[in-house]
Amino acid sequence: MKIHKRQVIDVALALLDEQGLSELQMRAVASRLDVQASALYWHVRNKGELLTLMAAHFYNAALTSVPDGLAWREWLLTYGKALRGSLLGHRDSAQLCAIAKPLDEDAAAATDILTRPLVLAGLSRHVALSYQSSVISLVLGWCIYEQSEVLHDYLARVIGFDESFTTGLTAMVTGFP
Amino acid sequence: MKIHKRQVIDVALALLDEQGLSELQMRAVASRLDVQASALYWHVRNKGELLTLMAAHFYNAALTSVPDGLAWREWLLTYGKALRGSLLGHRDSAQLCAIAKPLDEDAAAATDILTRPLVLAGLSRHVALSYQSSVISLVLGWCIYEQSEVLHDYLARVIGFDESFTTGLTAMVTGFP
DNA sequence: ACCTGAACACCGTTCAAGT
DNA sequence: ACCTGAACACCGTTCAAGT
Repeated sequence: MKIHKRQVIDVALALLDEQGLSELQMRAVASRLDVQASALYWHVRNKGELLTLMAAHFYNAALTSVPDGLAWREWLLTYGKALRGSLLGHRDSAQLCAIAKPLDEDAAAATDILTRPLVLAGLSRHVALSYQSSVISLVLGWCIYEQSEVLHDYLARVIGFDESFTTGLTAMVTGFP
Repeated sequence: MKIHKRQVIDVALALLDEQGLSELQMRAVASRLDVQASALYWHVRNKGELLTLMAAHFYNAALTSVPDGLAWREWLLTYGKALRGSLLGHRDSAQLCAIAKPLDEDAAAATDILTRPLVLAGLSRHVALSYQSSVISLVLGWCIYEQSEVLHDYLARVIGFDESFTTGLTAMVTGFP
């Protein structure tokens, strides 16, 4: 039975949600596709590339969900919340993003797409990339803790995740010069 | 030859710096101590605990380096920079923190130590923990990207790491209500 | 108490061979 | 072009046995 690259990614994402990152094995992905593990290597260079593609999925989902035409502070707020939402939509996604190497496709092109809305809203490329980096970093770091099995329950009790995240993100974005 | 838990951690940290996280294997750590890999399991429950202890080392180094008596905004700024400095002092340290589970010692006690300086500076425990979480998240996320082999060179060219990080951290801390 | 030596289970990856 | 089947190297971990 023929399988496609897209299916490999989708099955891997489903497996991640159900079993977590530690149980995301090539054999497990293959088994869900009724295929041998070695078959995956026709579609994907190695496990690292699969993780990269999965991470790209999280980033893309956030980016495309933000509407056009926002002022840059609004855009950064909306994007930050969207990225957190995208990550929290899957299990262990932030850890995955932390260990996945970014796509080796031209980094310049990637950051170009990422900063375009901000540049259109009037920021210079340099400032846009700088602000964007801070927002993404905050979200990634935050979700790593929020998704941590050990910390989650305790932190959820003493701080409200939603409320505290919004406070931090808002502080940063309104604090930008 | 007898070895001690501290040596295991120190050797692991040295190995991390030289070879990176992917080459941090129990056998490699043991070999440096002229000991069999199985001997490590007398001192450490498993590799996960070793990673946890290494991560705790990074967090502790930052915390103890911040002087007493600062106003809370100053404290957060100093701590944020210190934590980034501590992480950048070792290779792949942010990735390590992202995958290491926190110490299973009482989470309440741990956050207590972390927020004490802020509480002494006049913040409520709730607000202190909330702000602290945002700062730590920003630093962790930031260092993950800064230490990424693939991204580092490109990002270093288009943004200044030091300058952009300071911008983001300062914006957040001054933006806190 | 602390370490050795050998073993086990598991996992990513390769590759010749099939269709 | 795309998959199978078998194999290999490697790694975390266990455990009886030593001292």
